[in-house]
Amino acid sequence: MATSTFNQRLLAWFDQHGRTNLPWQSNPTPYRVWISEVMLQQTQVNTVIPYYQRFIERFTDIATLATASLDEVLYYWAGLGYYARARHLYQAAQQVFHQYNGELPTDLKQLMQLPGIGRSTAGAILALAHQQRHPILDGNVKRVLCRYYALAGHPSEKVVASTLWRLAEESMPTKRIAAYTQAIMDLGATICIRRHPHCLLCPFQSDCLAHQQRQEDIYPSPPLRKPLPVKTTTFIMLQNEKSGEVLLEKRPPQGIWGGLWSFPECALPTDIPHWCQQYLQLVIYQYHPWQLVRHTFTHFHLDIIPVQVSLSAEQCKLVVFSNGFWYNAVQAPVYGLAVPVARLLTQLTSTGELLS
DNA sequence: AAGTCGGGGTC
DNA sequence: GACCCAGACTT
Repeated sequence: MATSTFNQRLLAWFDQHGRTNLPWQSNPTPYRVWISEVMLQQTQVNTVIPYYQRFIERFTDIATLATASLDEVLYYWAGLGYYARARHLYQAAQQVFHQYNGELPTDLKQLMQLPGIGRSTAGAILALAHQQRHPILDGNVKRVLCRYYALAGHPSEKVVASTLWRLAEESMPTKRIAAYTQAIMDLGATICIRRHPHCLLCPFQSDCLAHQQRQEDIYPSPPLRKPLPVKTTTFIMLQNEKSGEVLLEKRPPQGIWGGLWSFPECALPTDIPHWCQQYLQLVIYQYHPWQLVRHTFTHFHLDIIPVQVSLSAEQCKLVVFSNGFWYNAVQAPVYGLAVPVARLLTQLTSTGELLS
């Protein structure tokens, strides 16, 4: 079917059934669209909404974000995952603040130079905030196009990806770009959903190739997946038995939970006495392993053995630990904590859980 | 082209 | 449990 009919039919559907209450849809400034697009990378709308509202309230504009601390930005991001997004966002804000006078570029290539902004996110910012005619290619658009054209192969394959970008370009209307951009995402999010799509409500039900074949569920093709490897670690939960404070250390910027605060780690619980001797110059006689916690990432399982070590106030005074601080549950600082760390801290500092 | 980077929703 | 989600970046 002609692309003009494709996008007109989609826009007509959008006017009747599109979403209009998402927080970033009101007052869609480039900054607000940018924050929402980055938060929405690999993250579902309902998860993002409360984070977006807190973030925008605290960091109202680029200048506010650029002049805050990375620790505070990570604090507002903690729990959302993919923390490189927050670091990139922060770097980009500073770059825009200093190089572009606090205004996001309105040129696609300049936008894509900024850390954390790829082609799709750049296109979304320009289309949604500036009515510029650029395609996006997120998971929703990929799904809609793969089904509409019965496009086989996984979107990560180079041929499939380039075909999808071409189709995304050809599908765009010449007017109402912002509405169209939102419309194709809304269709993917509410009708053309991953499993059991609502084809009877779809504006394309008469010409979608996948639907004609009754094979909506096989598009897009899933990638080949290997079983996830299992890694293990031991969280050393050093606690001041008098004040309840717990020693945390900052994680390196690269790697898992980059820039967040976590417990010191060692390989096995039995390593703890030696670890305490080596790094804290403390002699430890006993420690208390908790039940194993499995935390699953995209590419591996992490089996965590949390081990509680109670220290006297006198011992704590002797501890010299660079890149660390004593976490106090009552006066918790504005630093980002990895989710399992936050959970364990809650257990550790709530009454009645001193030994378990 | 493959691997790295989270946490939660959903079935 | 397994799979996926408004992807980008590194190797």
